[in-house]
Amino acid sequence: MMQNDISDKAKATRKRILDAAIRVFAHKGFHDTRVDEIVEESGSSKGAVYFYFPGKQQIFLALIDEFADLLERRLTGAVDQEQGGVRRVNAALKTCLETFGRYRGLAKIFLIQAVGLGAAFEEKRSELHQRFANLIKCYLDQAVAAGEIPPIDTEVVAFAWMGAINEVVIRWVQTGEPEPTRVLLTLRVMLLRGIGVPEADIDGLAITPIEIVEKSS
Amino acid sequence: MMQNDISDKAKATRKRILDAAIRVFAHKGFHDTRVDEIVEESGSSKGAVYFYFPGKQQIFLALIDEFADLLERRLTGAVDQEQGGVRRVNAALKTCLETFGRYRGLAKIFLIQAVGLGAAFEEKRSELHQRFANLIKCYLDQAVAAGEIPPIDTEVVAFAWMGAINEVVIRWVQTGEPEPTRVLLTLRVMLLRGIGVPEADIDGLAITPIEIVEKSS
DNA sequence: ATCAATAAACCGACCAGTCAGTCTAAAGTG
DNA sequence: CACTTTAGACTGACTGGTCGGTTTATTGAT
Repeated sequence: MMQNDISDKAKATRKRILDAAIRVFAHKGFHDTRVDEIVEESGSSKGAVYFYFPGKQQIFLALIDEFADLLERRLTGAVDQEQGGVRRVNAALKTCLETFGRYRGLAKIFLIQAVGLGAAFEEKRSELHQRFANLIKCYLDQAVAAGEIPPIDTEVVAFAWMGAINEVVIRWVQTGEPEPTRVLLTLRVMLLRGIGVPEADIDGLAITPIEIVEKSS
Repeated sequence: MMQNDISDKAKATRKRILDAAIRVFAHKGFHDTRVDEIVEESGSSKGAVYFYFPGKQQIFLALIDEFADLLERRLTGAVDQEQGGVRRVNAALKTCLETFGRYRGLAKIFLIQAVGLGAAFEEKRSELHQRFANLIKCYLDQAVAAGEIPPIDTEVVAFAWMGAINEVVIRWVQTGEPEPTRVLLTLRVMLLRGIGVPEADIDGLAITPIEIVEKSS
């Protein structure tokens, strides 16, 4: 029991540090964030930070990796529950917007603050984009194979879709505009039309508003 | 005459510094670039660098602003020479890919290295994206007004287009894949379909391969 | 001689990371 | 039970290298 208390307290400290890191990194970016700011924001000490993490860079990478995994889990989960290419894309898009909305700080870190940090981070960024593009490509290939849409260069389209979603989400995370529901409606029509989905199939989709529930980690 | 020589030599030095800055910034990003590296790469001296520029940050911003202007000039120029929404979009896309291809270093700086640099740069980035999104939005609005395409949320679409293009170009600048001509073909079909352009109009577009001529500044 | 242009030594603020040590609680010991 | 020992969690003052930027010296053109 005492063992658990200690362990729990330790876990709590670690989490406090990570949560603080999300806040500071999201707001100031990697280079403008001082480790001492994370220390202050977390209410712990520099020693504690370096006790739980090897360094500043690893805290940052930990946040990104964790969020990438979360996003992928949610996406595959949501997609697998639907059937038919069109409905799946719709589900994925909705999940994407919801997840970014729920973890706005992490979204900002993931989409903006993790870019342009030099060679050390560039590889990671490239790998992550590759990973999600591949995810999209797979579903697109399935839709092509199933004859739901005409053949296309799914690789290019996958990257283009990712870019389109990212850009709109970035804009929204930063300015609060345009509202996610509006984004979902416009984006899904545009993306689905773009790959040759018949207008009728698109119109058949439900207009489900997106709920945004903020959460820290 | 000698006056000109001096002036020419001075201009040349300034340009050598900027060219060197492009190479180093593109390769290592803002923070990992040492001013001394630009000095070495340019074959000039630290004194020369601080004689021509107020500081590291201003060199970086100068490069970005210059390139943004160049890109906008080229885009509006190319678009204004065409008529009809579909042909215009095609021209814009082609110009975009050609320009990014011609100035690959600047493209990398513009699309990657200028992101995630903290508050000081974030405003600039946001403003630039806004500016280009607006450019796209205007042309989309024209197409809607002319009845060429059905009404849509042009603001969201404009951002989505920009994101799509950026992402694909980034990928290409970094890996050399996929080839620009392939990108152009896929992207224009996808984007035009996405806003409801009739298939027949899209098929009518010429298949003009993109030539890539590298150039420094 | 004068002054713009250039070279290079130099300065010092800044900050990631270290480390010697404290505190608390559990485990061993007789 | 009393008491020592061990171990894990945590503290915060301190350091040492790194660069942006400055200063000073030198060049060379007119």
